[in-house]
Amino acid sequence: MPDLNWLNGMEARIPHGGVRTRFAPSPTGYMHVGNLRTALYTWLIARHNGGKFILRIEDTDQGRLVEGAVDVIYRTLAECGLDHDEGPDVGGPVGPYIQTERRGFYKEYAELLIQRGHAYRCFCEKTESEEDSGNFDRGPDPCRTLSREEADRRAAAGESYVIRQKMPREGSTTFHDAVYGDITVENKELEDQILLKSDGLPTYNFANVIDDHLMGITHVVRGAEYLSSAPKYNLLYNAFGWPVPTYVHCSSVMVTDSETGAARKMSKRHGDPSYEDLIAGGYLTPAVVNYVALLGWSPGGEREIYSLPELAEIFDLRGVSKSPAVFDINKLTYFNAEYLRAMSPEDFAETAEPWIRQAVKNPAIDASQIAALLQQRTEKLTEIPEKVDFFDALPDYSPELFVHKKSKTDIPGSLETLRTLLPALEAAERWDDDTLLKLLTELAEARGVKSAKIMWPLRVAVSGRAVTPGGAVEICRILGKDECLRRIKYALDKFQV
RNA sequence: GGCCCGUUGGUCAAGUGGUUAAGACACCGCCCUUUCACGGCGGUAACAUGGGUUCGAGUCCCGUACGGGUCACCA
Repeated sequence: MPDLNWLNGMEARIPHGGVRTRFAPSPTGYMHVGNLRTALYTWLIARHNGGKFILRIEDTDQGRLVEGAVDVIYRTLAECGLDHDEGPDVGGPVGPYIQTERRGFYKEYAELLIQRGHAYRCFCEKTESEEDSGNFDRGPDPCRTLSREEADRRAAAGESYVIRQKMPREGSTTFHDAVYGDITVENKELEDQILLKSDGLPTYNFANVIDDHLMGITHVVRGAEYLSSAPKYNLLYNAFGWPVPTYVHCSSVMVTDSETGAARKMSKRHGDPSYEDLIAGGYLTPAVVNYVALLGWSPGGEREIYSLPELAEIFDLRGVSKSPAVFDINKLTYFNAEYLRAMSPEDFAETAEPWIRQAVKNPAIDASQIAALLQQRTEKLTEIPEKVDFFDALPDYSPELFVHKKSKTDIPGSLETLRTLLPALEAAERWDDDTLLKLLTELAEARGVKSAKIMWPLRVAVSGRAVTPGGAVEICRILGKDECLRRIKYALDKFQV
């Protein structure tokens, strides 16, 4: 029998007054973009209202525990700046914050529900055929005909059982959602869902109601997949006589299937990107956060770039979209490029250096100088190594690279240019941009040609590439005089007819 | 299949009965230019559909189609 003193004690702990939201992931070891967005919106609601953001771990499925999964959650939230005020690691007034550590609580409340006639013990086992077919006609539940005394007797005898919620068979239930508005469902559509499993742990459907109430959660933010269960939660709140929190259901984040071209929900199984995948893929955390915020939510104006504090300032539930949004890696890439370009040169250099060093091992080459060339031309950090590897070693290249229509260059002409260039460069006393540019433009003037006709062959000779970050002058400067001359001589030796 | 939700360009989206239906990404073109970028300018492209209501409908109502969700001792 439920212990009234204990129940009252639990009620007494519940904070009242301010906004309290919670992110309640199950530890699967994977935070995909949809999860991240839910966490973000939840955090934004709390921060916008000066409220508390709580982390709760929903680990009631013993069969799906993943080693280290909670760490992924902590790390992702922390990196994204979604700090929590209460949680397993920092504690708080309504703990514990891990559901398996609260297992006794749920039992108590389930018993209370039985006592009030809103739930019942169920001893029936599913048959194998039922499990196989997956859809069987529920019909009137035989357990419901069990007398309470009989059920108590079998429970006392140690028979394993589950506790089910007793749904009304008539009438309808209406709930309100901040995004979707009022939704009404016929009660006869509602199943007598399991509240407490035979292992003594609650199902999500029960635990979320108990914990959200006991933790004083004011805004319940979750994915739209829970929309169809919401009437059952309302019935539960009502059965306990508890106030119903504000529901905020968020539509799914979709992704275009690379094979079928159709939109489908993001999933781990299909290898859709998790937060960590995106970071490993060369994306910046604030860019990801900014992009994800706008996936299914609009602040209304034309502006798109917002920092996390700015988002907290302006976040408004009214801008949350009802329809599923398709994750567009192209647009994320654009956001990333914007963030990269907006960095200070020093910050960018620091960020880019490890990526540059993946390709450029030569310590004589100054990575920060390369970074300066890269900043306006980089969309993702991952594309850096392939852009700068020529600084480390001249790649094999075809003399065809010397042919460029716009610069009006061809192979013999380019080699001729390099031949004249060589002694002029050898004679250079200084090796900086101004000197080099002056030298090259004067040479072009002396020969009566456009500077491009000089620049193109030189850049190809020192880089072995048709496309490079920066032009001939910058590349020569970074490479240094000796290496430049060496590469020019190499071109002359190799392609001389 | 039942129930619930949704539907503005390829994508994200503004729009709350009267607009030439914003803006962004992507794409295309031009300019700038020492290649490529950056930047600037311009362009292609949308209210799923049929009925209502209304002087007037992307905006309100109904049907249809399409899409999504859900129907577990998973969350």
